[in-house]
Amino acid sequence: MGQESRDRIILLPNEASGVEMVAKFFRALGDPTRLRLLEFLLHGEHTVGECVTHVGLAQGRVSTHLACLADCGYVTARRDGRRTFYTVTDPRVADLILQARSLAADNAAALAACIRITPSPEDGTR
Amino acid sequence: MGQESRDRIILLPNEASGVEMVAKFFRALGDPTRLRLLEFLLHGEHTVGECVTHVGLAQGRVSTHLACLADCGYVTARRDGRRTFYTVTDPRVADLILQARSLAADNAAALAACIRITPSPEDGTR
DNA sequence: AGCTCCCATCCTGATATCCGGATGAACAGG
DNA sequence: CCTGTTCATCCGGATATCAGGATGGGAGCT
Repeated sequence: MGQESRDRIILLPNEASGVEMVAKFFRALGDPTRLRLLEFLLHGEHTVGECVTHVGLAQGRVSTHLACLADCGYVTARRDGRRTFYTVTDPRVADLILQARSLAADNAAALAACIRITPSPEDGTR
Repeated sequence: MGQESRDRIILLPNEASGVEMVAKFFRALGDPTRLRLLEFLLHGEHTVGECVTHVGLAQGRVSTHLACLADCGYVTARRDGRRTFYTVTDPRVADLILQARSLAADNAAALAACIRITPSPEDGTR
């Protein structure tokens, strides 16, 4: 842990597990449904059912997404009777998303065109 | 487009394509290899070969990762003779990663344990 | 020209991840 | 106790994404 940090920019933890963790963190935010759920829950506490209505996916799927967000510590679950209320735990997530959004906006065109890693099946371009 | 924004917190673009874009943005950072490449390139310009040595993966794979990062606007390619130098375009990415890292660190244990969406094949826990 | 080096791209698996639908547990009311 | 409601979890099936290896082009060197 240390100060081998002369003029090196240290972005990531040295341990491989740390890099994995940060990547996992980003991947958790890399799904449109989870992003929308996060935004929705940032407005206040909501039940699973309300979330289902909001995102329009199958109840089971939404439940799993919420559980994932909860497991990762982004949201907190509160049980009340047969309902479960979810809410955002750490408001810093909002800042992060806003920052990412602004960055993404600047690269909008490029981002939309980036299919390097996910080539379309119709790639007859050759 | 509107000011339906009373006290609503607006995190994401209204258009579905916008949400998709932000998610894509996060997914681009959701791979350990790309994160390490990004950090590496933040230290200065490097050739593909140097990147290959640094991350220790197949040359073709690294080239594709770099091309993806370039397509998305995070890094810039500069050709010189037979070598191609890559460097980070927008330093704001560094801030974003640092912020994410700090957030992830706080949820380290939870993050490591989150396997909701990716259950391990050895999930005998039931 | 012939050869070697450096890269970018394509192909073929192996996983990871997402989705809808079915199932079962917990809880509130009649 | 029986029933409807609200969730959480499990089960295939469809894609997305990653990795290594092979291939081919362009650039320098002899």
